[in-house]
Amino acid sequence: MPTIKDVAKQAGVSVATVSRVLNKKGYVSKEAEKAVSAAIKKLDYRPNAVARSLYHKTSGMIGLVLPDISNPFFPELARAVEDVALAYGYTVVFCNTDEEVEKEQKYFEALKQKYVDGIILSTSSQEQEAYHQLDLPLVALDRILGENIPTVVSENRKGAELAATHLLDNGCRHLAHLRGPEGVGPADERYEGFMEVVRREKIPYIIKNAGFDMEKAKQTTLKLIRSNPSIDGIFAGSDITAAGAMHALAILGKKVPDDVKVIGFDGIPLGSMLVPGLTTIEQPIYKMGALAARLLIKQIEKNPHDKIYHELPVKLIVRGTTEEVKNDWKSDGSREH
Amino acid sequence: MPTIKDVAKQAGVSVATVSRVLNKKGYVSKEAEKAVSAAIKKLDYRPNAVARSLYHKTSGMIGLVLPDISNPFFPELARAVEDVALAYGYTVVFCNTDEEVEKEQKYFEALKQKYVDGIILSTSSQEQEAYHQLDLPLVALDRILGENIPTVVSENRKGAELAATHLLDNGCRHLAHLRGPEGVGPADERYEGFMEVVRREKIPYIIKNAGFDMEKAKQTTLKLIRSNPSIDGIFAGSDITAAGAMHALAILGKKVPDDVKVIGFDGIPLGSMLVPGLTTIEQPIYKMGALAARLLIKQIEKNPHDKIYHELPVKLIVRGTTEEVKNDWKSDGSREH
DNA sequence: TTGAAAGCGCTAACAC
DNA sequence: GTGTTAGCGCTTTCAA
Repeated sequence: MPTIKDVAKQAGVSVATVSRVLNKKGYVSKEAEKAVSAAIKKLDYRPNAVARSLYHKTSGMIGLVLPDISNPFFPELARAVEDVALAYGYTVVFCNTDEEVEKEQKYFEALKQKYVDGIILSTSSQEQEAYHQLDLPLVALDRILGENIPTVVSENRKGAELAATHLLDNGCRHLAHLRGPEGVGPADERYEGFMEVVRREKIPYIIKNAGFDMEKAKQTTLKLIRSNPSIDGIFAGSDITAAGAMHALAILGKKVPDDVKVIGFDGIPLGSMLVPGLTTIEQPIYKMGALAARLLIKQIEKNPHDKIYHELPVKLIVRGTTEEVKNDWKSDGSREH
Repeated sequence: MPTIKDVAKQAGVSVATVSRVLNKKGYVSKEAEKAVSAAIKKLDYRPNAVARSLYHKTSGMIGLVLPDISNPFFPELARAVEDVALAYGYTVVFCNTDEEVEKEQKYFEALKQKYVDGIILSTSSQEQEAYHQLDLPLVALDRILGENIPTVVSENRKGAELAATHLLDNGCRHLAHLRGPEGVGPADERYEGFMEVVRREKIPYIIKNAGFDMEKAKQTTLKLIRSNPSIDGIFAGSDITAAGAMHALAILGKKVPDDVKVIGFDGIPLGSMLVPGLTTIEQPIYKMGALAARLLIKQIEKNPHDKIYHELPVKLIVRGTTEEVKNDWKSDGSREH
């Protein structure tokens, strides 16, 4: 690979001049510029990003730290981050932590040593303190890490209220909530939203912990329905656990939505693939990722942004698990409310 | 952040000595070593990865180039790559190309300029030539890029034969194949495997192009079954398109598996979430990713590896879409054959 | 056993 | 307008 020196020699100028035309900075005569451009083209020269990094202490890379890309909520988020990053000329380093402090810490080290320009965090295994100490531009995505860290989340609580209300509106009189892991922000908020509604409406309810895991949700639902056969509406904390519940209901011979209605949360593609289609609270996943990336890049490039807390709207998507869908008038069989 | 100079000063030695203890290379007296270690600890010093890169022309990063992480086949693959990379001290740069040559090219540039040590490629939008020119350690994953590029794929052809045979074994007499995009290696091979069986067995069949897209598969299946109501077995080119087919069948009032049996390909988690569970040909996705990463790292570290073509075994997973599953004797309702 | 110094490729004062 | 040169932080000859 040719270096800036080669280009300078080829063009008959100094490296400084080459650098100037490369960065469009400082005075360069038309002729010099032409000579340099020609040399660059002739040698097929590209500036060495590492050398630039060393000088500028920036790398054009951002870290994306999330629990596990295999969890279907994250691919779309990751994709959004990457799209925006690419558009702004950044590159994404991809870090799965499984919510393990150790891995997270290891990655933070590695990322800092590589001069990443900032980090998007969808995990929260550590104390707020640890993130502040990073001393890097940060954005919290789908998690709340602390007061002064820019944050992108969706309306988890309101979504849960919508979900519970939707079940009631459709005639359910005995609800269950398969809640996500305790201590994980969105799961807790969904739980609270659900509680708000059942308490206000004085509806009998049961809460079961199902994590965000399909198999666990299935087993939990089997037990739940066997011991509480009168349950006629299930609000699952995620679309994955909703799928688990549906499996359990199928095994028990319960018809969905006739005997039991099911609603999920997230709006991942899975929901539309299930038969019947899964009614769910849709988060604007792509938008969340894209916004997080934009906020991070603004921070990196020192364009101050006004708001630091961004809560994006959720939307009830009605499909077959809560309502008989008679005809196929919209291609994916879903409706927005 | 402290630099090696700070450490040297603190320890009362030269930077060369610090470097020696850092890299455990060359002679260092016990005392010097002790002083340096103490200084490192005291200053909480970590070597600057960028400066090292500049000197060594390596970065400890590998590029992972794939079409779209939103496609559910890729998250697990990506996860595997990342796990192995992390274990060997590498970091993964994450690149979605949508199979667009332009994006691919842009990423190649960026990756080279950053001194990435190698690339794992799950796309193939360009001529073989382009990949050779990269002049970087390369591994092709789920694609075949050329003779002398180490490759990890699964038994696509054999899997397709298994799938078609399974349908016939279960009494199907009129098959359809929803094939994946033409020109995409695995899709073509699955098509060929299917053809092999239907020709050999002289079974009536129909081929329809459904891409790897659920909605398209659904529409295609609607038309397909309406004009060919005698079809009683569908081999979808992927689990996603199988889900689309199941939707279409539900709309048409066809019972699965009684009226029509369905089998997919890939073995992504979706299959076990559908009701009934989706019979499929399972690829060892995680293993494929992990092997690809190991092969790449071996190449990078100049440990020659013997075989360059690796075809991993597929496995028929029987679930509810081809066989009435009466009881729930295995927790996910699946069986391996 | 250790240190001085050159150099990895690039940028930006500073001088001319 | 342009070139010389001193770094950015690290590694590694080469001398001592």
